[in-house]
Amino acid sequence: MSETTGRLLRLLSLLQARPAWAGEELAQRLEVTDRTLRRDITRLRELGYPVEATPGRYGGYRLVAGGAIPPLLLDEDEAVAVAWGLRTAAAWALPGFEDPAVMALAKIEQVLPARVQERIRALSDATVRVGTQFPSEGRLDVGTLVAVARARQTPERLRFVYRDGSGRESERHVEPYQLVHAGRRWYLFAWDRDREDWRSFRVDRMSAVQPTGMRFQRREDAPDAATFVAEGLAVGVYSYRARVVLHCPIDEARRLVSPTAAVLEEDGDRTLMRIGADDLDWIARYLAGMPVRFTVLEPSELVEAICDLAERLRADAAQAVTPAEPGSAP
Amino acid sequence: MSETTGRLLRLLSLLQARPAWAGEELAQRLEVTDRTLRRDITRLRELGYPVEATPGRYGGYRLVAGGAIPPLLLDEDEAVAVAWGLRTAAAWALPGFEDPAVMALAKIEQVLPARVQERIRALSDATVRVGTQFPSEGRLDVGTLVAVARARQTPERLRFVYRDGSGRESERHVEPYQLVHAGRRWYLFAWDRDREDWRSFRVDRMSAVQPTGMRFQRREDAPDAATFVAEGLAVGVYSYRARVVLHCPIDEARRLVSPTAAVLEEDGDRTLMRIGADDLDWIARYLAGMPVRFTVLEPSELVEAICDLAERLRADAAQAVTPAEPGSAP
DNA sequence: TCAATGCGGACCGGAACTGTCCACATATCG
DNA sequence: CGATATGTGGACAGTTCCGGTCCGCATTGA
Repeated sequence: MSETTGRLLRLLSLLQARPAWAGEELAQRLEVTDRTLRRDITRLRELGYPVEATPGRYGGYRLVAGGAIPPLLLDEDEAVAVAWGLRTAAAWALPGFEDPAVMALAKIEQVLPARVQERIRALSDATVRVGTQFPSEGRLDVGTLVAVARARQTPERLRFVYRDGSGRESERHVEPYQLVHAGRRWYLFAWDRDREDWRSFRVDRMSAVQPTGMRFQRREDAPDAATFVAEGLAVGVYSYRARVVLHCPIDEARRLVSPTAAVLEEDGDRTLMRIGADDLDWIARYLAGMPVRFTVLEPSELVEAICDLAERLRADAAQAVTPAEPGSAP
Repeated sequence: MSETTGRLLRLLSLLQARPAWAGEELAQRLEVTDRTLRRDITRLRELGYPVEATPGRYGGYRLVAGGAIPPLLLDEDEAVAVAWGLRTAAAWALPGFEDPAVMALAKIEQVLPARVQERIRALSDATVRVGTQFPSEGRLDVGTLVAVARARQTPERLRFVYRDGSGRESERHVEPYQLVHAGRRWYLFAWDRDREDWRSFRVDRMSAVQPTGMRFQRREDAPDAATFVAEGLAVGVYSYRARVVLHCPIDEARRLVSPTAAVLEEDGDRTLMRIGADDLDWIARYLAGMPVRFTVLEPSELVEAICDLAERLRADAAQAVTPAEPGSAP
């Protein structure tokens, strides 16, 4: 049953696995005659997936760009690579693509076998954090983010434990309305069932997230999520906000600085960078890691943090085994 | 024609877009009766995609993990996010997943409209390099990597311009056999048609890559690619190799250091790190960016590089506008 | 207990699919 | 130029499948 659909998917999979195929080879793989293969090709085209054919010697079929985006048929390892990449994208919160990344991640993680999900989690725990270089304080659990995104899409009520600014934990039961990404962090805008009011939650402070399976009707009178969250944030997202002039043109700065890490502005042939963090030492290390000279405008504490870092580096360097000969580490 | 196949794909797409659906809603969206919907669900199950159904109030269908990985149906933005993530994964060369990442990237970039590819290229130019923090010398063009991967898969002859170690450029015409990832770099192992011999090429030194469209028969007597490349590398992949003791347990080090950037070994409650680069200053900056103390074992030039960096930081800090008041940058 | 929800058998008419046969168009190679 | 390899698509016939309709059953939650 459903022979042809399965075959079309297999055909699509073959066309994706290799850029070009001879018709006869495809027909053999699919165990149909060449005539049927041609009909299948036509069907794919009718579905909006452009297959280009070239006649003559070295001719054949290839799936090309242009029409609808065809279903991606991935094997397990490829799926792991995709999921890992998306986790990175979501954690970096690639500007303009926060949402698609999380959506795509929800799609793919929903269907991957549990043991594969384990592998992904292990991998991304090991690597994502390095890439982002966020201060360790606000580590985002991408699994939580995906769980929240899915609940909001069903839509389905959610239970979780929330740790507020002062470290107190409370259990919450909410109806999720919207995920908002602001200032390098993710927020959930939701209706709190117990408090009977709208609330926003920092996703990195949520834990033990449990979808309840209970669907709900979205309220008509929901305020605008972005506005609501923005108001809550108005006062200080970060403990420190720094302004630094980088001694390089803005183009070079763009290549060095992740758009999610800081805001850049042109300043003649130099670049003004605004960066926020809860930890001045983190900013100092960030600056030290860049291959450009700079000038701190504010805050003055940052100057101290940089001096401290320089001192620390000098001390570490001084400690080096001077003969520089191997034969140490046991 | 092919009514049912298209409908099955749409159904799959719906099931991916939202975790749970009521049968009636699905039937309405697909414009069929509920009986036909049930038949479609059965068809999906027969194709190996497990759809779970729960009866009763709040029941419905959901696509679950377990069977084959279903075709991923992405919209354009999601595809961009996926492609961006994969580029990151390929450039980082996530250990064990270098190949799947490049394969998946080839699959998806093959079918994305040109303007979307432009967006991806712009995005990843801006961000990937930051994440990797590679020395600027060896910047890998992921587009080149994908082009090579596809040619090797067809398999199809390839023309490109190669810049060798001494900077000389030459045009090459090769039959690509294998991509090998070693020491943070990608190599192409191929048969050089003009020189009539096996060669390996560093992908970051290839440019103007052009698939010729001419397919070829793989030779039987091809040597093992990994071995061949490894031999070529035996002498110095990097100009400098450093050994540094990090003053933290290996677990913490693992979270701080990308597995592709350096090799870590336990050393009591500390960690021995081996790291290679063509630029000592890059290593110095890498160390400065980490929130741990360290001791350099070798080379002694690295100690100097760190002192230089510390001096530079101090100088930059000293240059700061001392009153630390805004109102500068025009 | 009732309502909402999913399940699947039976039937039937119409539509779709496949293989076969065939004439044709378009490249590449010698 | 001709031979060969490759893709194109019409026509036909037999078979299969598909979708709608109707119906009774099973499971879940309020």
